[in-house]
Amino acid sequence: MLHIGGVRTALFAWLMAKKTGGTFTLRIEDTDQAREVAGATENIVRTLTWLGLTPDEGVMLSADGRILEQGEYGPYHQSKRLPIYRKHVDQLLADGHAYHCFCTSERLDQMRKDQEKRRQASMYDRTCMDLPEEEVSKRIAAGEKYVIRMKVPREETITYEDAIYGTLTFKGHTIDDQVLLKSDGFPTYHLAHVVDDHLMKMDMVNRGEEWLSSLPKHLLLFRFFGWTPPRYAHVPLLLNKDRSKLSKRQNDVAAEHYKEKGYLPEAIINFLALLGWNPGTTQELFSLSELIDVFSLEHVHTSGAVFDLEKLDWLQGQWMRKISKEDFAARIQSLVTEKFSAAATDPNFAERAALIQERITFFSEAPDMLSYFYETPKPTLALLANPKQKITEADVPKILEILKKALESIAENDWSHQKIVAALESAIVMSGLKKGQMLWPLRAALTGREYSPGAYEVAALLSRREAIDRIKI
RNA sequence: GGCCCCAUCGUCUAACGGUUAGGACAGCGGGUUUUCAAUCCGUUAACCGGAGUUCAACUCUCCGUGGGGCUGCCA
Repeated sequence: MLHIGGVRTALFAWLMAKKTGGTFTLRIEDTDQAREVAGATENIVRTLTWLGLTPDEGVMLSADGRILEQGEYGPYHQSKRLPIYRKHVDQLLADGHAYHCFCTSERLDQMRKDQEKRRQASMYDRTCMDLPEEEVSKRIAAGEKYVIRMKVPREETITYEDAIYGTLTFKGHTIDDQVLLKSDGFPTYHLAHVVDDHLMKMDMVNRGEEWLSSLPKHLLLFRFFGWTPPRYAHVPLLLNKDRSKLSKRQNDVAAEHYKEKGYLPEAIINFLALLGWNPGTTQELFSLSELIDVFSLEHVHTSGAVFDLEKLDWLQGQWMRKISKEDFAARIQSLVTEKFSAAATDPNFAERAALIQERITFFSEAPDMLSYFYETPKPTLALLANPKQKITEADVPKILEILKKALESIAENDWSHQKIVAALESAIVMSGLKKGQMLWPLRAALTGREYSPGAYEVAALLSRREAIDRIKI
């Protein structure tokens, strides 16, 4: 599953890559065997691609829609890079920057409990740091499980200039001896990130703010290896309504669900871009390519942003209306056809579709919104008589009679929006009734609905015969 | 508990020492209109608190307070 917060981070990273002529790489960080989910990679790649955030390197979709790896620094699944991590961790060991740790999780748990009791910071107590080499080899040979931890220099202060947060300072003695290699031979994120980003020549890393506190560990690792660290840009968190980190519990965080609900990629991208970033102008609508031009890390906030869907819905409407008439019709035709087969060969489909475009929020609403073009509505007398329009039920038969006459006065060949308007307007004048008193019943009779596109428009897109037939109760 | 980060309308945000604190979404009111939608206009609503620096602080500094993140052989 691709987390919506992950999409936001990916968007910023993608934009930075495009802006600077760089490469956007998709690497799969599958180093936790316990959390492996079948199909996750495919879902991530497909969702990103659907949003337009296509990777330039790493895991991506081929022209025929298959998942493949491309790029000269592969493999791009961390689970396939185990020997690489092993080799690098051995170097750290040799250089005295790391050590074997045989502590069991039970002992570690106890240690943390004790530390908590004493109100101390929870950190590894370095029991295994200075084990003699012979003992280490003996215990390994005996098959004892171990992890490898980094040896943090505790006397120094680490400072870094984050591209978004600015100057950050960490005191060495507060940094834990992080596990780098787990007992199953897999690396932790920390080791894998440093090794891979160096080997894959990453010069810019965009990631969530939750990584800020492990930044000094990464900086230290780059130094241990003698490498130059990338430029880090930590992105502020997306928040629940109660301002805690965006979670499944309080929000729908699966990006694919937004696709399933019918949101346009344009709307999602636009919405996400505006969370934690601003253009410095009052412009609100941005396409992905416009974002490439105007996006800049200087305009990214440092505080978290509440994930509030109200604006997404507004953006959805805006982007729905931006679709060209032709595209809009093309995109809903199959949907409508599923419910009304006649829509497949409907010569008026494009015009009918145009009627609902500015009223629709999701494509999925289209079949229902166009139903009266494909099946005869069954309006009730109560619907035709609208108190707001000052029409009583007793008025209805008389009004329908006038409407029918007016429509019948139009010749078959003349059946058009313009002629319908002309015929009805004069009928309205002649009758002495108000516009609404005539047009509400007309529209209701034609559509069977409380609300719909206008009476004239609907009538014009119905045949003369059909329209006249519907003027009854 | 420890470390780190953050703090402007309900929400997303502008302001980079001098503004009647601006915009957007939502809300409310109205115009347009045959309904709904769309659209247009108007409107309610915010600088967390306290010191300090300065002629002048939303803006700079410090201290509070509040919120968040991390504190895993998760990422």
